[in-house]
Amino acid sequence: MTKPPLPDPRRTLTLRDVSEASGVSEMTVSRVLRNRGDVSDATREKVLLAARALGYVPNKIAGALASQRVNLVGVIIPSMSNMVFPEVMMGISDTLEDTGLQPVVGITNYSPEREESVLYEMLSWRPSGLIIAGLEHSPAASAMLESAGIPIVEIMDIDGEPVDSAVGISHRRAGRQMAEAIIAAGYRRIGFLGTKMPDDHRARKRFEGFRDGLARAGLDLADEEYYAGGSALLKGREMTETILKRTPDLDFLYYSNDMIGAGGLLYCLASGIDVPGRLGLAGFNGVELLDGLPRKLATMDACRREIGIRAAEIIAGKRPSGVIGGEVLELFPKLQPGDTIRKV
Amino acid sequence: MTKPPLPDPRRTLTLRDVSEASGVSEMTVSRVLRNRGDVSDATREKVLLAARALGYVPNKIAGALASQRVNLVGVIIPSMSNMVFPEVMMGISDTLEDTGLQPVVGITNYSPEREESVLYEMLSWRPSGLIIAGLEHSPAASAMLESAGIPIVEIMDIDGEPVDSAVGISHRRAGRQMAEAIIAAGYRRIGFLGTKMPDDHRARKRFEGFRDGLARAGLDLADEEYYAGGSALLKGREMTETILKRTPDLDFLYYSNDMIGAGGLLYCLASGIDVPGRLGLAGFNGVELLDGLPRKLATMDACRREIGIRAAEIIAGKRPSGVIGGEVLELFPKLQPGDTIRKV
DNA sequence: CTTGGTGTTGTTACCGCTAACATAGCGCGG
DNA sequence: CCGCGCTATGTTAGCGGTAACAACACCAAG
Repeated sequence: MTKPPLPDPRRTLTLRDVSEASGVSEMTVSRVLRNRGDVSDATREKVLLAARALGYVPNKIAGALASQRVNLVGVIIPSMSNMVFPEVMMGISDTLEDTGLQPVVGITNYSPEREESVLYEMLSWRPSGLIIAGLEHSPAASAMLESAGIPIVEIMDIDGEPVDSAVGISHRRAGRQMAEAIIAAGYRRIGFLGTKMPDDHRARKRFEGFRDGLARAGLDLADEEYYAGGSALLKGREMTETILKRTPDLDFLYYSNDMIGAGGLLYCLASGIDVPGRLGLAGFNGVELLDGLPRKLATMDACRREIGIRAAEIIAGKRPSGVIGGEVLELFPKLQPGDTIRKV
Repeated sequence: MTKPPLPDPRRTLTLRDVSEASGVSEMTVSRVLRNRGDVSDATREKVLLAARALGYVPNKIAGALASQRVNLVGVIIPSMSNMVFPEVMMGISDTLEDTGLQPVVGITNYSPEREESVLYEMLSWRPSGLIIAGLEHSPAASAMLESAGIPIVEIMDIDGEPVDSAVGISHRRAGRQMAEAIIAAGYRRIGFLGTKMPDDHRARKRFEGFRDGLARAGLDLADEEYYAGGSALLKGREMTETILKRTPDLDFLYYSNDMIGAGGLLYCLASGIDVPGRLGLAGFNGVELLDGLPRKLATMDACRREIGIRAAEIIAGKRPSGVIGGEVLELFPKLQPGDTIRKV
């Protein structure tokens, strides 16, 4: 019998401990700690004092179970390794800051299987909302999303059919717009440099839009080069060298992201290639990180931060319109010509 | 009376639903879904079928409350905006992957108050372990950490007294080592460029170690320049220009991080300054991101990924030694001289 | 025909908290 | 002095699972 009277000092505290220490019922302690319901100032004071003295930390697990309310928002994104998703995250957490909601992140590494399992794991915590990158999901994942019974916001992309709400840009259009700008500037022998990632649907759509834009002007890609993994800046250098060696008469290089584009730009500058006269360059994303480059790379801002903000607003029920769900919010990236496309 | 017989079809499912659908008790369903205890193959099959057909997702909140076990690991870091913490995160999540443990991230923005509230929030979910950046915490935060009753790993830094375990490098020593290398290479008029962040204790310790290293050789900093916010690459350019204008005879610039160092390097190259002959440069972190620069910046690898891996191993109880807690694991960054320090 | 495993399934009592309702105390008008 | 309407506090009954133990077949050995 080591149990009965003296409570184990290292056992984690419960409401009952605070209740006993302050001489009121557990319910009253609960009310004080949540600022809910009427409690007299004297009691409140007493309870807070006791709670602080004991170092009591509420158990949200029990609270959530009892109240059927969880202040968690699931965020499922493919990666953290380039700056794009961290920036979305910052938009989300800044917006959620004053709502009492807390983001919980899951990373899929662009794998549909991992997406499925991360999603399952998340839903089992019964979050009060979910933000997930992309519109493409496995059938099982789609089924879970549909029957989750909570607000879902699919972000980054709007070229497709969302389960519930969506916030993003049209990557197809973005690719097409860039193609148009390049053609308008007089470039004709155009090369593409990108990643080998079959599951990066946004990059794929951008690429499709880009080719489509070229096709409308009767053009096609003159050459292509792909990579996977490694330091993007370095890969950009190497790929640029490779593609230019192979097809020396290229007069424009379109990169699937700014980081490899920056590598390419540095290579061209070091090799004394006339940019944008002899060769034009463009990337995608508008990463602020690169503002310090000797020359500003042409790019398109993907509205990352704003996507995060809007998505979080939808989850938090902060959208001005009284819309409940099924809202599709399209953002419009603007072309930033920088110094690497000829002025027309 | 809209309640009694027909169950609301949109209500979220519980064990009971699966139990009724498969004709066994809730307990047996629970056993099947967790692969625990003996269940006959026939029953298992039946239950899994029913669960899948219904699209049942277990409620971990209830499960955690009942079993007093939570498969969550809290991770508290100051920021996501440069690449250092994302890289630590990747080490953590890769290591946790096959342990059934799931990381939950909280961001403090280098604010002790936010750290305190994020920590409180995390602990209220009763995670089974906690990884937190730095050894410096507010008294309240320290108290929470000490009485949390779970394994705690403080990461990045080991210059101080950990609450429980710690994994990191000595930033003081790192700063000193860099100073020694610079002096050994014959530089004497040394400038420092860094951030204005009183709460970035690692940067501060590096700086102190650096000055200490200089002092031992009878030297002191010839000039200093600080910034806050903005694109690091760009700031690096600007600060470098400023400090060189103000103190033209500087022969070495030590940057508190690689990103501003890279900006400085690009500035020097563009201005035709002889690097490393007339002016030497060094940063800190060893960010792979920058491998594509025209010249390799001298730096010190902060072992970010490995810190994440080791910390996660401690939490997961995977450390080879049978140590239970209170382990301090020091990692040793190595100097990468690159191309921006004169060879001796 | 017991007895005693062995393997499978069910029962009961919580886990720590909160919603909803019950109750107690008190000032005040009639 | 009663009863009304307050406000401040307590009581009860779960939330949806799981630990621990009980119960039940079933069969081999004694």
